[in-house]
Amino acid sequence: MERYNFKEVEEKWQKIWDKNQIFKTKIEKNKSKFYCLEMFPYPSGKIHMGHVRNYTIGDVLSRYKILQGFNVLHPMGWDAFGMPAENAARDNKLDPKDWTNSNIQTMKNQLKSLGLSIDWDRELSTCNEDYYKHQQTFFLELLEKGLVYRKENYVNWDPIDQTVLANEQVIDGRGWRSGAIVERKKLNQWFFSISKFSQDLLDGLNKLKTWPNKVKTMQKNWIGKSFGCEIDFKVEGDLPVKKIKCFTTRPDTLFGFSFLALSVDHEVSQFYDKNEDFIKFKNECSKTGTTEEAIAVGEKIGFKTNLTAINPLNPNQKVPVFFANFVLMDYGFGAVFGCPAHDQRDLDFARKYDLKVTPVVEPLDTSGHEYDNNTKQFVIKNEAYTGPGKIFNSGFLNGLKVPEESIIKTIEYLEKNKIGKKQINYRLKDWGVSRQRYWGCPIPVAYDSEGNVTPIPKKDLPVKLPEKVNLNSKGNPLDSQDDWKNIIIDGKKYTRETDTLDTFVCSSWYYLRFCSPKEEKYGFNKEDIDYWMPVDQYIGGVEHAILHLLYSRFFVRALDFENKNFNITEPFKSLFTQGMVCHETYKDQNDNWLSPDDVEKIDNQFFQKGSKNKIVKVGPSESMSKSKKNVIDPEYIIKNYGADAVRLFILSDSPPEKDVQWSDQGMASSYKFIQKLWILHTEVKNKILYQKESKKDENLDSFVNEMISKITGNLEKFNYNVIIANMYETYNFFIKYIKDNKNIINLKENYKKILICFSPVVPHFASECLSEIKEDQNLIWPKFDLKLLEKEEINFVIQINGKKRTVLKVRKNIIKSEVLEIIKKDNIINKHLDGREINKVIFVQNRLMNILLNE
RNA sequence: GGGCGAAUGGCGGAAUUGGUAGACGCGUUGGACUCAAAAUCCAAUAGUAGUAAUACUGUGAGAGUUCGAUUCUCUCUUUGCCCA
Repeated sequence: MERYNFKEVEEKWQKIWDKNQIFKTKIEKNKSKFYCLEMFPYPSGKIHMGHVRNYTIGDVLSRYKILQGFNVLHPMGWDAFGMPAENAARDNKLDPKDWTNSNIQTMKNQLKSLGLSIDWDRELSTCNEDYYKHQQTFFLELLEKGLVYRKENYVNWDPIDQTVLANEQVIDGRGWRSGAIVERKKLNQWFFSISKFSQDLLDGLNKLKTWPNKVKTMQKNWIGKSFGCEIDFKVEGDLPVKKIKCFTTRPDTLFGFSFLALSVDHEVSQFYDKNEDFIKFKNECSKTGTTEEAIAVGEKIGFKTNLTAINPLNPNQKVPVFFANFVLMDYGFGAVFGCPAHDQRDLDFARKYDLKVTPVVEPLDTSGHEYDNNTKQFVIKNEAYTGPGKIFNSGFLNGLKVPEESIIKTIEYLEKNKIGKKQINYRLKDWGVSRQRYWGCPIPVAYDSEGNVTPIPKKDLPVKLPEKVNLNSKGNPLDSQDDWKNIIIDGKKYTRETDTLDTFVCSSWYYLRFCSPKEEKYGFNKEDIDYWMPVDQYIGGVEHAILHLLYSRFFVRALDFENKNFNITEPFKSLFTQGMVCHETYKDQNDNWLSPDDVEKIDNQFFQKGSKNKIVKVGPSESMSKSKKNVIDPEYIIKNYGADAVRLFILSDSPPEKDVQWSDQGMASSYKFIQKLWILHTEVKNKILYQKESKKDENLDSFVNEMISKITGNLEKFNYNVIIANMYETYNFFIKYIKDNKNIINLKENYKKILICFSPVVPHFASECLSEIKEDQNLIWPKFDLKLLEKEEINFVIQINGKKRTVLKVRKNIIKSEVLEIIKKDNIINKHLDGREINKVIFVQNRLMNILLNE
């Protein structure tokens, strides 16, 4: 028998799909649309298994929706700007553009070899001028709307590389490349006013019924709405400062007030800008990173001012005012009041500077807490108490329940006495989009000699990136491009902005561009957007749960702001986050990582290839990464096993939302399964084409009907691993069936249905088989008959005292008395009844009967 | 430290509304084919006892609700992710 030649078949069908433009999409108003989008890849060089998984999941869904008669949009593009290109180009003396484009070419071919149902006519690349020129237009529009602004802000500064680092490039407080201790430095940067939409972005989450709750919770926490109040503290001292405004979520702990802490950038700092000790202190603060974590973990240090603050609830209480490194200007008003008894950070600070610690919240449950031996009062030792309880030590607040009652009552009091007022605060900060990099979208503004901002006129867009720049210069290469930087607008000299946009900006609207990829006048046109948007199913990694998705949700709102572009508010109707692809990790005796290619398994022991004395240390399975060398190259796998087999395997072993373990054996068995399917196919085909038909078999109808219902249900629920199990079940049924049954009328029609059900997973194989039985035209997803799902004969369980004792084969809808008749003659049941009295009988129709005996 | 999730054979994992736990695959064992091996095919495979029929135990641990709990509730353990 002829073996299945996956190489020939897969190439053949990929060519046919390409040539006939099967997946090319147009607006068809009479059809329902389905926009299926996977997160587009960064063109890093080659595709990895994570891509294979992501795009296979999306492809299965797209192909299923096509067969269901939807007009499916399934595009692909490239998130092509970003640092790796700049670094790779610098290291290899290449142009980032060439490097990127050559990677795109490679990866596109690799994706094509997977047989994806992509409309490649809509391909886009964010580093192309015809993409980023629209982005520049958006930037200017947002600038006009007041949603873009410039301000000074702290960045992570690498003093050796003279460059700004992203948070993830700071590892243990040091630059990832240079190893230099990272500093906080102030730079003028561009910001998108995402915080203006905080409440709307929060409210919008409620509409996203088919997003994972996990992601919604993460976004909610990220936006971080908190309810508190602002309080004016009167201050005394030799400075012209009379009051300081603070934000707090715990006004109820005001009686535990022990100090006031200010950010070093607080306006009070102006009175200290000539004080050498303060300058030293400020420098010290700049050595802590900018992340919340760095601030939380780092040592808390302070600088005492000459001011004292007065407790608004207790004018007799006066406490010192400090500058402190853990207070940021971004939060509240850059000033917080310290209550060390009930905030760990404040407690650390108070212990260090020997400040008073007065507990004002008493836990309800006394166990596990410390009490003063003499006064029997609750005391704080080394741990702040942040739990619930009741207020004490607090005058008129005493006895209030924490937190429900105490916060509200305190705010009421403060408002009544005009000391403070209720305020809602969001953790979400404005989105800093400036990057001091070459390989990104240029920000379309310029500065005059006084530093005033002028937008580049829209007719002069795009602002193109200069070519052939020197990437070895320190800092941003664009800074040293004088011929590019200096321009003349309307006869006046200007200097261009040399920062480029964060690549998250590029990925915040690419899903809109896919709707109108060729539109020249604007980033998209209304007719296309109205038809295609929102994305019906978005699929990607959970690592983008916060930033990318939040930025995209913001971008739609920002573009819609004032000039109502959209009929939608949310870009992604449904979201699916797939798990990662993992593999065991290997190390040699010197703790160097080893690739799976360099390891072989002999008698359950791992050795370095070709040497039986070099034992390999096997580590835990972790997500595939180049640094740990535990990667499997998809190209190699596709070449050896074929695209269908890879698609089958990558879906088979785990539910798509969970991590999947790469397994060579699993991969091989998927390959074998396709070979077995082919053998089955040959036999079925011969029966269909060459044998005389005789009778119809209802058992076959019934099996196939049930299988269609199972597969359809599992597709709808993203239970793709169960679909693979369903395919194996189908195979097991058919291989037996074909041996036992010679001539059946309804074989062809049932087999065709099954092949269509298989086709989203193994499209090349299914297409080939369908064409062999001459059934490859006008395919539609098979329907199943609910009535046929109900079987005439059912399994009926008999339990005694809740334990299964026997299973009866009986006709459907049998009634209680009939079952009781039958089991009278049942040996096993009689043995267990043993003449004992029946107390009660529970009868569940078509399922079971539970007989309860008297003890 | 806080929030959210998870825990089922040797392994990955199935299991409408609470109603036959372990589908399907991998691995393992035995057998067929072969001079032999690979490949392929057939059979067995949660544990314990038994030749077997069958019985008892069993979904991280402990309790609870129920005729009946992998599924619902509470407590605990371990673990993952996110935030700090």
